[in-house]
Amino acid sequence: MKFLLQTLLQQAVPSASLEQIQIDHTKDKKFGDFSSNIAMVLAKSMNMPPRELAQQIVNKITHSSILKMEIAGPGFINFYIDPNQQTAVIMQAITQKENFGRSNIGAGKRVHIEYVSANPTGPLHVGHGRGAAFGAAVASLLKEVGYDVHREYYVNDAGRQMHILGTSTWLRYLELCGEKFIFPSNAYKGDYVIDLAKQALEKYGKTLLISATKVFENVPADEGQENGDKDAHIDGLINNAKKLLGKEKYQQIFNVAKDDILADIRDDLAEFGVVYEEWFSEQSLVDGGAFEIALEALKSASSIYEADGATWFRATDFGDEKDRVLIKENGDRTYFANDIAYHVNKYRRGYDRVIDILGADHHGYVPRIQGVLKALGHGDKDFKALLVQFAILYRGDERVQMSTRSGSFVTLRELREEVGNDAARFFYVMRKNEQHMDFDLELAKSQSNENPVYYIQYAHARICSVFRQLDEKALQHDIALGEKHLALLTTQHETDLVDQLNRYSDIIVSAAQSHEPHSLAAYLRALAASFHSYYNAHAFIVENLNLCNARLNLVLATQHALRNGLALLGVSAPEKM
RNA sequence: GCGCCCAUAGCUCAGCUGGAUAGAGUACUUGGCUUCGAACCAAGUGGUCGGGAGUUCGAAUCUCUCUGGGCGCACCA
Repeated sequence: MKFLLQTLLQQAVPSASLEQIQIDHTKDKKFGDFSSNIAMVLAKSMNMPPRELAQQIVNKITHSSILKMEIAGPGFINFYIDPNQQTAVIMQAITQKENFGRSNIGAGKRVHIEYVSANPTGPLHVGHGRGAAFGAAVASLLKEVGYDVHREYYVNDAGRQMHILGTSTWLRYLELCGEKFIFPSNAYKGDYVIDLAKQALEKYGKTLLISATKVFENVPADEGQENGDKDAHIDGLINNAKKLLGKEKYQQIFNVAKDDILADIRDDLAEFGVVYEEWFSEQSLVDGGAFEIALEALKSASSIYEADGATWFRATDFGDEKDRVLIKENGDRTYFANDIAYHVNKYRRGYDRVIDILGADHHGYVPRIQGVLKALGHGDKDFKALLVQFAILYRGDERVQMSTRSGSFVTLRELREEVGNDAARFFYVMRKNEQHMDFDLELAKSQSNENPVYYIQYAHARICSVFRQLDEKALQHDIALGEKHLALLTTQHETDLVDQLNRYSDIIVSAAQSHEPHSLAAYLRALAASFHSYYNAHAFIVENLNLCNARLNLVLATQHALRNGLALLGVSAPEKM
C-alpha cells in the first residue's frame, strides 16, 4: 500500500526523487491511514507554497483504493485507504509462513560480523551478554534480508593476558600441592582459576610441581611491597614458569586453562542461542605470518616508521589522536598489530562488509583500525564498528562492580539460570545499543514478569490456544473460505491489527539496515498489544463460518509474524505458558 | 585537560535522515473473568523533552554553550 502511494505520488510529481517522497504510516484515523509530507519537502526544493503544491498533487491522483484525500497542515496530505485493500498481507503472512518478511535486499553481498570476542581468561559475565544478544540479533536480521552472513568469534589466545591466566592457574595448582606464598595482586583471582588448577592436578598429577622458593626466585616485588610493581612481578613469574617448566609442561598448564575456558564460553553462548560459523584463533594468525604481510602492505603505503626502537603506524594521518606502536622496543608485537593482521585477513577473505561489535570501552580503538583500513585502500564505508554500551548493574539500589581480574562479577550463566534465556535475550536487545542500560539484577530475578517478552509470548500462546479450541470443538480452519471473506474484517481492532502486520516487512528491513534490533522488539510488543486488544474485544470462533474463517486467517497471520520476529531475536515462541 | 556516548512522565525507555496534539511499559486510581487462557483488556492521573542561545515557516531531533552522568586517552589486551 505504501508502495502504491509512492508510485502515485511519483506520477503526480515526476521531478520528485524517491527520497523526497516521505510517507508516514500512521494508525491515527484523524490523520488518515497514511500521511505524507511530500508537499512540504518538495515545496522547498521547487520553491513554491506547500499548500498550493499539495493541492496540485491531490488533483492529479485518483485510485480506487483511496477513499478520500485531504490537505492538512501546511503541506500534509492525508490518505484514507479502503481497509479491504490492505488485507492482502494476511494471506501473504499465512502462505509464506517461515519466510514472511524475508527479502533479498542484501543478495550477493557477503557480510562478516564479529561479536563478543572476549578474552578466554574467565567465564562470560553479564556485560558480555549484551554484545552476544545484540550481535546475534543483528546477524539474524541481516540474514533475513538476504545477506550472506559469516559470524565469527575472535579468540585472543596469543596475548599476555593468556599467560597471566596460565601462570595464575599454575600458582593455584602449586597451592593445591601444599606450597605457601602470597598470591600475586595482578593474577586472576576468581574461584574458577582454582577449578582449573584442580583439573590440571587431576590430569597431570604432581608432575608440574616446583617449590615456591624457586618459582619466586629473582622475581621483582609485588605491589604493596617496597618498590613493588604488579606488572613486573607477574611478568617475572610468567618467565620463571616458562623457564622452570620447560616448553612442553608450560604448554600443558596453559592449555588446560585456555581450552577449558574456551569450551565453557562456547557452551555458554550455544545455550544462549548465540552461534558462530567460525572461532578464529589469534595464534593461527601469528603462526601464519599474517602480520608480516600486512606490515609490508602498510610499508608500501608509507604508513610505517621507526622511532625510539619501536615500529609505528601513522594513525594521525587518518584522524587518530596519536600514532600507534605495532612492534615494541622489546620486539614483542602489540595487540593492535595482530588485530591489523586480523582485519586485513577479513578483507582478503572477500567480504563486502565488515562489522565489529565492540564494548563501548573500546571506542577509542575504532579510529586506528579505520585508519589502517583506509591506508590499505579499503575505504571506511564498508567497515562498521558498532558500540554496545555497558549494562550498569544494580542489586536493588546498590551498584555492582564488575571485574574479571578480581573475580567479582555475575556470570552470564548465572543470569540465564535465574531469568531464563528468553527473558535475557529480549531484555538485552530491547534497548538501543548506544543507550546506557540500567540492569537491576534483583528486579530481573524476582519480577521477571515485567519483561515484555512474556507479553509477546503470551499473545503467541493464546493464538495456539485458539486453534486448540478449534480442534476440541471438532471444527476446522478453512483458509480458502477465510480468504474469500477478508472484507468482513472491518472493526477497528481488525484494521489496527492488519496495519501492524503491514508494517512487519518494513520493520525487518529498517532494523537490519540500521543495525537496530530494538525497533523489532518494540514492534513485536505493539503487534502483541493489537492482538490482545482484538482478543478481548471479539470472539474468533463464531457461528458465522465466513466471518470465523476470515478472523482465523488474521489470527494465523499474526501468529506467523510473532513467531518469525521472536526467532530473529533469539526468543522462543512457546505454544503454552 | 582532550575525545566518544548519554540526559524525554515518579521509575525504565521509544521517538528513523527537522514536521501535525511528544509516545509505550511500569507505578498509581477505577472498571472488566458463567464467555477462544485475566501473564490479558478498557479508562484516567502524570511532561517547560537537563538549562540557555542560535539556524527557519516549524526543533525532542541540527549548531554553539553551560550543567550533570558513563567511558576512553599505554611500547595493556
